[in-house]
Amino acid sequence: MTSAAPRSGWSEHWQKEKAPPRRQPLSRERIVEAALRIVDAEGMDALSMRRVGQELGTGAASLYAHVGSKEELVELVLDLAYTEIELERPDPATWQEQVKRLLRRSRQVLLSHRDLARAAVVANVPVTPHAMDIAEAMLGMLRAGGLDEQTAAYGVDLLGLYTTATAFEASTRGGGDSEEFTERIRSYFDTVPTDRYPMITSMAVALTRNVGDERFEFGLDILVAGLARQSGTAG
Amino acid sequence: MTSAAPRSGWSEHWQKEKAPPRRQPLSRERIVEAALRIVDAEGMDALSMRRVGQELGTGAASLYAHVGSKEELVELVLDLAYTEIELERPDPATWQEQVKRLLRRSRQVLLSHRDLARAAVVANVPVTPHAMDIAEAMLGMLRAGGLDEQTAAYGVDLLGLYTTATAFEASTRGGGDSEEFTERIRSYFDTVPTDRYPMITSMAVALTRNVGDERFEFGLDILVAGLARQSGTAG
DNA sequence: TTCCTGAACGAACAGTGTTCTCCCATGGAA
DNA sequence: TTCCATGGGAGAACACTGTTCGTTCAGGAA
Repeated sequence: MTSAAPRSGWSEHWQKEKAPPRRQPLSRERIVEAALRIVDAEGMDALSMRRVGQELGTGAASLYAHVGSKEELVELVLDLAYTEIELERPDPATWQEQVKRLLRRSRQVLLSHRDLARAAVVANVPVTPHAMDIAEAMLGMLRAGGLDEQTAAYGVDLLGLYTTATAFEASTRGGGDSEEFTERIRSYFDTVPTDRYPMITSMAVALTRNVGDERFEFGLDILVAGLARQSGTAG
Repeated sequence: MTSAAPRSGWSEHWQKEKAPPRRQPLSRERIVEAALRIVDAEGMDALSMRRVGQELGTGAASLYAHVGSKEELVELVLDLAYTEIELERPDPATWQEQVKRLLRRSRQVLLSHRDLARAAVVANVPVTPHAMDIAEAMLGMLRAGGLDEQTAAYGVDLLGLYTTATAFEASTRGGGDSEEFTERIRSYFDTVPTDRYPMITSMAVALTRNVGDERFEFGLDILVAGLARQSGTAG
């Protein structure tokens, strides 16, 4: 069992068959990247510890040296995605548009990673670094807009909740702007008794309308305007 | 193997040991009630098909004769809970307070069943009868308030999303008004670098303040007022 | 060169939802 | 009364899940 012996041709062959394709050593970063790759390609349901291990040419147990639990891994994946959100420094003159831009971008990033928004719904309190960066920026903007501490605190929570929840909602509706989901709901509403549900049946078209991000913008306007009114900044 | 033989004392005893405590036959209703009982006592994580079977003195497989899948069962459980929400007929004069009452009550019912709100977050489109009753009532109130079809449609979605998402959020924070969660977050924020997160660290108190339903009311006011403004009904 | 720490990892555990398949009691027909 | 078909009840099994245990083994320190 010397160190020279395993370097022979025979040993190289043997070693190649015994533990073959592990080029780089395992690391927290590589694990999180692999996990995000799986979410992108196959969705959150496919994200299992075994699947991540497989992606890295190893087993599930090996991951636990770098990651405490699956819950932690999912949080780290979400934080990695948040990296893609670029932040601007708060500007009192345009804070409302800044806030909207930030939330639109957050939604966009979440939706670009399949149903990753599901993770964001669970992780409602920002504890990972980039999630906290976003909260920090948002708080700055709200304070720049003249909101007092408590209103800004409630506001950042409210806006984050709205964004993640609508992104989750959208991601369950078949990914993109698929009309397949809309059509299924609409045809279901057609089978519903008109006398018991006169509103729903008569408004079926308005209820199932789902044109891109119009719905998101609708709520965004109400929320930002409502927050602005709290500080007397509203026009 | 006649029908008389098994009625002897011996057979009765034997039968009692072989298939003992199944008094009533299994039914959809009994299954859903048992499931809600489990959620109340042990939470959504404890709700498994085997656990429901056990609650009824049988196995998991027997449930599938009455319920298509676990997903459907969860939806039925949620619908059963919605039964507890009493609905008023829309009144144009007080529609804003009506809407708020309805949403407060919805939140209250969700929170009274542990973390049942988790199910409500997933089931964002009302398809079960009582969920549709609620949506119907809400639409009536919004229309009574003078909102046009599209605004009312977006509004009912927005308000439902807000209520279920905040209820879910609250249910993850340790059930009741437990200060244990608040304290954990607050002490975590104390360990965070002040230079990178000046806002978060300086506003830690405001951010972690969680006094009962104050937070919920804050968002509720903004949303209802924002919707009212869309119809020119705002005061 | 020896020792030792810690990563890697196969196997196993206790679960999960769901399906297959058989058993058998019940109800209607003969 | 006898027969048979229908369908609910359930045990076993399948393919998974997250996590832990005990072992192995490679690389750096002494």
